[in-house]
Amino acid sequence: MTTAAVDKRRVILDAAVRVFARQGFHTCRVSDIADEAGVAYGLVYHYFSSKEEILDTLFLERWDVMLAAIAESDASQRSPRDKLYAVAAFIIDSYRHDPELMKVIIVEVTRAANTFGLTHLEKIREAYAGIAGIVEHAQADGLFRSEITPEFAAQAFYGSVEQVLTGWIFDSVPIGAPEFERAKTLIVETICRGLER
Amino acid sequence: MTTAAVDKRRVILDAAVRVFARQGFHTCRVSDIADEAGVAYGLVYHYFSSKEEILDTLFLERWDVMLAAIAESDASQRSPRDKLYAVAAFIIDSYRHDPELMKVIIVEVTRAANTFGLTHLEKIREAYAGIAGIVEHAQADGLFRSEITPEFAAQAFYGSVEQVLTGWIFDSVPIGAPEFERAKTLIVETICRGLER
DNA sequence: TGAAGCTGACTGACCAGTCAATCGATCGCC
DNA sequence: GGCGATCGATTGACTGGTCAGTCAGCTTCA
Repeated sequence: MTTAAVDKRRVILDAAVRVFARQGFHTCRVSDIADEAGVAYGLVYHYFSSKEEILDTLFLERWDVMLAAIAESDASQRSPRDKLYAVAAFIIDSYRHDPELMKVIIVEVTRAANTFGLTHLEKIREAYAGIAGIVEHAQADGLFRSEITPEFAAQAFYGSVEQVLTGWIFDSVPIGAPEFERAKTLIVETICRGLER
Repeated sequence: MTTAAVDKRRVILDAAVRVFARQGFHTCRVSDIADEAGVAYGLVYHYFSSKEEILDTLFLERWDVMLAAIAESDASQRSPRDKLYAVAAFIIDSYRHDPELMKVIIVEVTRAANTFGLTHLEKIREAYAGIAGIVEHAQADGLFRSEITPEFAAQAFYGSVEQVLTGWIFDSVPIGAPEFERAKTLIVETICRGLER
């Protein structure tokens, strides 16, 4: 685990992102990942105990950062609208920075949470809960109306963001910086107008 | 193909819904479907050319009805809000009527459109286009503001609905009639307030 | 010299799809 | 009204291919 030498574990993880994004988790072979990483088949099992553990690792690495971002946003002194903007921006920038990883997380994990263990489900719920928290605080401050439950608002918000990402993922239309910024604004604008008093 | 005799093709399709919902498309075996249907293994291949064709059939059967419902709603003389309410109501009632089928469609098809052929992608896009059409007409009539593109609004709307269904699918909390009605109202209320002038 | 990093051939299980054979309903014909 | 021909429906054992995960051994470096 030297710093100078290439960290093969990392190389395998990065290769797995590309392979999962290209072929899908179920359809790809472990040997595809090894080939993509330029590494012997067995080495994959030196670092990971199963194909699924690779996916788990990729998901958790990113998701935990997102949970922290949501919590940090809620803890800040910004307006609810700005807080939600920060969350949308984080997710959209994650896609912008590494679309393949986000594709894998959305398509293979977030939307297939039943086939895997319940660990992921719990993590995913934490994200909803975090967003719901933002809404709840806004309601307590009288800034959002209270007809709509926080849980519900969180689902609508997260669902909108994920659906927009899904559109980009599947439509294969190249997206530039202005579209990303525009998307952040539009989502927050639409949902917040619906939630604000 | 008598009326009195059981239509085995239908029996197989219905069994497949249960098996796909329970075990997932990738994880289940064709023999599981045959067993669930109380039918010999080979009969599945008498009616369907592959496991995937069964899933395709289930998806298209339902999705085409939905596309018709969206088109019909847009063609009506109702207000944009009522049109969108009708769409949300259709989807939510579909879930209410047959949650297992909707689970399969959402989890295995809608959200995994990359692994399968592009046929499904096209069908799914048709639904967005239909919803976008409703928004577009509303904008043309000056009822919705035009800052938000119809395509974008459609994604936000559909994404919200699907996310709410996903919550029900995975949370395994029993849902009653009032919750279904409430969900329809809340989604439409949230999104339309964001879109209306 | 020894331990961690690394290799890739091998195996055991699994399963989609095939197929040859049987069943049974319907029909034409005497 | 009985008899066999025909053909779709139905059966389930079998095959061929695939692949996750194993393991025995080699390499490298401290």
